[in-house]
Amino acid sequence: MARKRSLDEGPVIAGQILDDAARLFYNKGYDQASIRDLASLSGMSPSTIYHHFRNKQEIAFQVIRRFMVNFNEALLPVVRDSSRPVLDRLDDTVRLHLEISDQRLPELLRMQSFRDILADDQEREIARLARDYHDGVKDLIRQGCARGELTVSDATLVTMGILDMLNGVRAWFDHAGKLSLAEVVRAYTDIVRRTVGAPTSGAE
Amino acid sequence: MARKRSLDEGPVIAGQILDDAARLFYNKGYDQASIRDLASLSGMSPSTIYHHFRNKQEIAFQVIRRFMVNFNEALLPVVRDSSRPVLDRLDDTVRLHLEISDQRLPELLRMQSFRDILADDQEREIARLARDYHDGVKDLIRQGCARGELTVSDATLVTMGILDMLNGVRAWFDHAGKLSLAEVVRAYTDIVRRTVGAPTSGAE
DNA sequence: GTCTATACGCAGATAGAC
DNA sequence: GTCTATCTGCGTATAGAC
Repeated sequence: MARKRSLDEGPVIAGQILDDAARLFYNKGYDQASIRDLASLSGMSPSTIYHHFRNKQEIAFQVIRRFMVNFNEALLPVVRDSSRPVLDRLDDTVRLHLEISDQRLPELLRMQSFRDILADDQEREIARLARDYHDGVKDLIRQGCARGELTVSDATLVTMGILDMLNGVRAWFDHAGKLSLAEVVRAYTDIVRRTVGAPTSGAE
Repeated sequence: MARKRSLDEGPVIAGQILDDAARLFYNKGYDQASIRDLASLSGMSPSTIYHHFRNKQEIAFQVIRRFMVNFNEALLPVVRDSSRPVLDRLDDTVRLHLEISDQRLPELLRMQSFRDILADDQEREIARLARDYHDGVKDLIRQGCARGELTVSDATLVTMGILDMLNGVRAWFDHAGKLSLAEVVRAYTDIVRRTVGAPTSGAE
């Protein structure tokens, strides 16, 4: 079940520390998670952590950036594949967005408050990665309108609405609950289709 | 422009401290905001803060709870007013939700991470207040379906989608940007109508 | 209800040996 | 690449006078 590691994720040890840090930040929150916590979780001393990372802020930044890069690597090829029908790509976007968010929940939950944590230049880099995805979805919706597959009044606001809706799921979805993720995906696929004026699949 | 104070908000001094705390937590984040910061912002000594509140956690709890109570006081009468058409109430809910979230942004932004901050019983009380609102909106949508005004396949999931969409706005809306809040309200009113299978107002 | 003074602990980060 | 030991500062919270 181990996630495949991209080539640009840096040294193996640093990557392992990032895995541990993601879970630790998820469980305790960034500020409440100390370097000592992370060190004992990773089975090394605090100073070894500092051998691999400049400071605590840098760890948070790399956790977040690594996720964003991987997310875009998975989503952008789908979003931008202009050879496919817009509606198919939109459905796949909904599904992949929800599935990846679910698989990598720890890294994601801390992104909500990264403005408190990161330095300005780090925040800009994260914002740029997020914008690449946002712009991709917005362009997809505009293509759909141009091709007559979709109708929206304001592509920018509809995009924000859809993405906020998808990002919201991870905060309340519970694997131990009554609904499976697949059921949420099915329902949200139809809800998203409605927001862009496309036909829905199921009976109403 | 001072907000009218409800009767159950407690002593005046404590309420002023909560106002300052809300802004401070908004600007620096809960953990990065020290009692010393809050004391100097409120023009008093740290020990005076502790005269009014048991501890820092209690301050965060009261900031959040005060907002939630006020929010529900404003929204629930609208949501539950069964004498009005469902669609009118839904439109008003979208508008009020966005307007109040905008007016009281500092108190809200910290709610995203209150799970890291609050004690279990405090968290339960906040969750109960949130559920009152969620259930109100869900019941509204169900009424709409029963009356034939709306059609949804799963009222629970549509409700979550709508509320996450509305809650997402505060994180990206910028008063200095090109869009006014009124324009966002107009667009989101139509988007929400679409998600519940209701007719939209504008041209498509 | 407000203050001054302070206890106490733990945080991030570093020095320097191996 | 990893360790032990440690520096230094600031955090929450309290004691006790006025």
